[in-house]
Amino acid sequence: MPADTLTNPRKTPVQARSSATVEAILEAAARILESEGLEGYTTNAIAKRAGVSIGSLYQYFPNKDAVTAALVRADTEEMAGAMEAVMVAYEGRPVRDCIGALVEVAVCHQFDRPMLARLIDLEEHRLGRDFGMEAARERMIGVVRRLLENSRLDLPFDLETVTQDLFALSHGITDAAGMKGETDRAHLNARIRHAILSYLGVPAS
Amino acid sequence: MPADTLTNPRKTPVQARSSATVEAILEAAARILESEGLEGYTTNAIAKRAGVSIGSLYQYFPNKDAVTAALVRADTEEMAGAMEAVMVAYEGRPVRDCIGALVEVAVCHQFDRPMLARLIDLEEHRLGRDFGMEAARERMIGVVRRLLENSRLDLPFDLETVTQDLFALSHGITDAAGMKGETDRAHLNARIRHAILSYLGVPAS
DNA sequence: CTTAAATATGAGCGATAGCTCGCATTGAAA
DNA sequence: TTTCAATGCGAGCTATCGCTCATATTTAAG
Repeated sequence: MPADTLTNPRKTPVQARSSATVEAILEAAARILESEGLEGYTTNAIAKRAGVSIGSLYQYFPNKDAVTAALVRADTEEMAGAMEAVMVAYEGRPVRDCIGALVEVAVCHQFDRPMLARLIDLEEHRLGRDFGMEAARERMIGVVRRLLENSRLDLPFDLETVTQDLFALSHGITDAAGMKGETDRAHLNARIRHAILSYLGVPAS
Repeated sequence: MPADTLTNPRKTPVQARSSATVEAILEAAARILESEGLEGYTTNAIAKRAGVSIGSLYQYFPNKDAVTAALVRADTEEMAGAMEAVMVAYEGRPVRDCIGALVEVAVCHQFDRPMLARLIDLEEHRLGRDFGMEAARERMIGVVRRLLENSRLDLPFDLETVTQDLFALSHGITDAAGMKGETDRAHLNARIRHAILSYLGVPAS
């Protein structure tokens, strides 16, 4: 039995329609997690919502966890990409602004689909991080770490810890707000920006 | 059929041994969530680990969710009680110290059993909050709200929002630290205290 | 057109989950 | 001691889940 059952798909799509199938499966998986939670998250349900037969699902994913792992990877990579794009767009601008933009991206990613974000996070830990996940996560965290490194700020704790805490606290606040059903995204942005900037000791503008 | 299947136990314990049974069931449920996660969290497994038959379990809980709900209630009540005790012990002392003590209690509660805390939180949302849960939660949040009210601090947002954010950010940081396997509780305390105090704008001592 | 690989299908198998129910045991009131 | 409610028991029912496999359809190469 191969070691990583989560990365070796049974078959790799070569034609266009099969790539579409895989796409549809991941999209359906996300939508079910968001709307039904873990209860309704079954392979049969995923296949049905994707408009695909259960057999097709198992041609591209060796098991249910592999679907989830692929979903986690895709989600993290999307996030990492968005954050890297922000840093390119904000090249040379003050830390305050960069952080504001990053927070907006992060909130946007998590706030509209709180249940999905929460369950993805849960599953990520349950599965353990495979190479793809780890790499995407490192890309994402690396963005903030580099920002802090170049900022010449006097950090209250070591760089690695601070980076992790900033992710964790904004994740926590967004999660609570999302699950509580808040709708004012701008207000949420402001609060997280405040939490982060004050943690970092960046003086108010 | 009664409306709240989560609060009406099939039978209420009247003898001593049945109370012990209920206790054992809740304790076993917590231990399984902590060590096995949702995968191993089955009513049969709970009964087995509690040293009780499956039939006994269903004499006191109408269904699986009722067990989980009772566990959530007990957990929140324990937390609320601990925080109230802290505030009694710290009567009249400066806000800094009160917050430090509250953080210690909160971290202590969540840090050693990160998986349990995380899953309890998840289930709490899935079940919706029944009366018992809501009351316990209000007790817990009320402690911090009153502390902030009496502190005469100039809060960056309205009282309710700030209270919620403080819980959320410390929850997020503790969760991340716990799941990552950190062991230095004092360091974690320091970081959360820092995050909270700077969010509140309390000057460094 | 022929042909073989790629892709799609879904009935259904084995395993296991939540939960029931008939019966055994225990405890306390009389 | 008798008696009955309270408590405890666990084999097993039903439903559903993850997943397989035999078969059908589509696509692209020659």
